[in-house]
Amino acid sequence: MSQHPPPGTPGHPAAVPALPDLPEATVARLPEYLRALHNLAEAGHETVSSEELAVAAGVNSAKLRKDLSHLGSYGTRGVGYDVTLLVDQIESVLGLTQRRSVVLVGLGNLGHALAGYAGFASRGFRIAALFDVDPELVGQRIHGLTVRHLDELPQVAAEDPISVGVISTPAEGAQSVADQLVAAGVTGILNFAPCVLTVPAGVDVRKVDLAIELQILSFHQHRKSSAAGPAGLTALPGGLTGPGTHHSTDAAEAVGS
Amino acid sequence: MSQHPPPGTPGHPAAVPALPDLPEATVARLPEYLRALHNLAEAGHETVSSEELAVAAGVNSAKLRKDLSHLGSYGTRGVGYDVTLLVDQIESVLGLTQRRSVVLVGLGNLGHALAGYAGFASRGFRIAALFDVDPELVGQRIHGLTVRHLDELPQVAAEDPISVGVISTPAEGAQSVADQLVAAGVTGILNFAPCVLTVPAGVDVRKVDLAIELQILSFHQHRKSSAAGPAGLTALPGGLTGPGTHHSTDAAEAVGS
DNA sequence: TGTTGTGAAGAGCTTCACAGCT
DNA sequence: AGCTGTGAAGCTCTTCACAACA
Repeated sequence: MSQHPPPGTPGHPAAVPALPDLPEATVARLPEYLRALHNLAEAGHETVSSEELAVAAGVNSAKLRKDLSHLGSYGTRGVGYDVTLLVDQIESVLGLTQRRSVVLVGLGNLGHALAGYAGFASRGFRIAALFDVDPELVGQRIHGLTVRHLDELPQVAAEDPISVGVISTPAEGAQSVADQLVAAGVTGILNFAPCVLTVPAGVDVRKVDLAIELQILSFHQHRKSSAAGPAGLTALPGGLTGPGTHHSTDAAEAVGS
Repeated sequence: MSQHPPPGTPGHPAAVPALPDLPEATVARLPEYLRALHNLAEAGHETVSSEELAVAAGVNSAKLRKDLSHLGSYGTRGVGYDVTLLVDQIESVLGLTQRRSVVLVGLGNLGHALAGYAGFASRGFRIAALFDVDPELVGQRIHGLTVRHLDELPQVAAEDPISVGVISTPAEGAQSVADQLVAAGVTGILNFAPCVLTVPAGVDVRKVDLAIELQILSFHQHRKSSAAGPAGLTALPGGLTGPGTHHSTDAAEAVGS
């Protein structure tokens, strides 16, 4: 894999430091591995096999091994992976070794909750500022930070480069906020507003949408109830311990954690 | 997902009512189309072409047409799609024509915000109950609903079948909550807790994790800054309101080099 | 003419199964 | 023996390009 599809561009000077050009699907799973590894480290494990780590991260072991092989792999055959070494490696690839500044725009219901979310501050991220445009909110202190007016965004960005902008405004204002973030030099956006954002190439947008998730679940519910039909509903198979359980939705192993 | 439970079975008797067996990727996009269609309907459009709708939903038109073709397709060549007809069709496929009950477990920071999220109540979903185990929270009224103790879940589920359970507890409690939801007959779970859930086959779990999204964005930031290297940062192309900009993630595009 | 619906090609991801190392 | 790393096969999703049609 990773057969460099030689595009038109001239060859790199080689001697690449560590930019393995990971598949997007792999990138999306690394954070999950990282969390599992941290849990294992806390529990005192020094090494872990691909099978154990795969279970802890909720994937199958072949996939996990292939994912890790993409980043140069630090496993030992017959033994497994060194937990702390792997943690360092993944953190380095994800760019978590440097502290990244996050700004949050929109402090309604959801934004307020996000501002206080612990997982935010942990793992290399730091909330640099909170913004809103509502005069009622500007000036308020939320979880130790004062809400500033969005107009101050350029100054804040100038002082301290912003790595990621989180948008938790209503849908109507979201595109405008995105434009302002981009203008301030932000190239990573996490959008909680229920709308599509248009941004220039080079800017990354990821989206989290509660309503969409619910509707996807609704589809599966609907299908289950329609499809079940006559065959006595299969209820819940008591012990379908088989490791080969075709993840009907998700595996079903009784791992005691 | 439970594609074909009996793999070796002979051909179906056909005569399927309306279970087109959609690709998962398509299902995940239907809610986005639905939202765009609602906006178009409000704006007075009666028909829409695949190109227009694709732009509004942030996908390309070929993908959109293929997606819609999977559900039997209700377009007219040379004209486009009838907006209201398509809305009805998608809502029917997603199972949104019947009202679905949602329960929310865990009313900390995030759960509190979710309870008040408007998009929740809209579009066929109804919050049937709020649960927690913290004595400080049980009994409180939040956004018009009283928080009940999680022990009451079985009763509530008996009265009114629960379609989806939303978990917004800390990671430690999440698996136990999931087990209780499953025991109460819930077969769709939306998990906001940062952990892997193990559930029996037949139960659908979807996950939303802020920290993971941030880490994925971090990776792309890291890559951009490493890869960019010397070339004076290309700053931002002036007009960002341009309609052209497709979705992000892909930087290196018009790099004149 | 304008736009949908779709076969076919292409790209990406997952799974298998085993060679190779400890 | 045990476990990782990986070529190859298989599957899913995306994109292309055009025939079919109003």
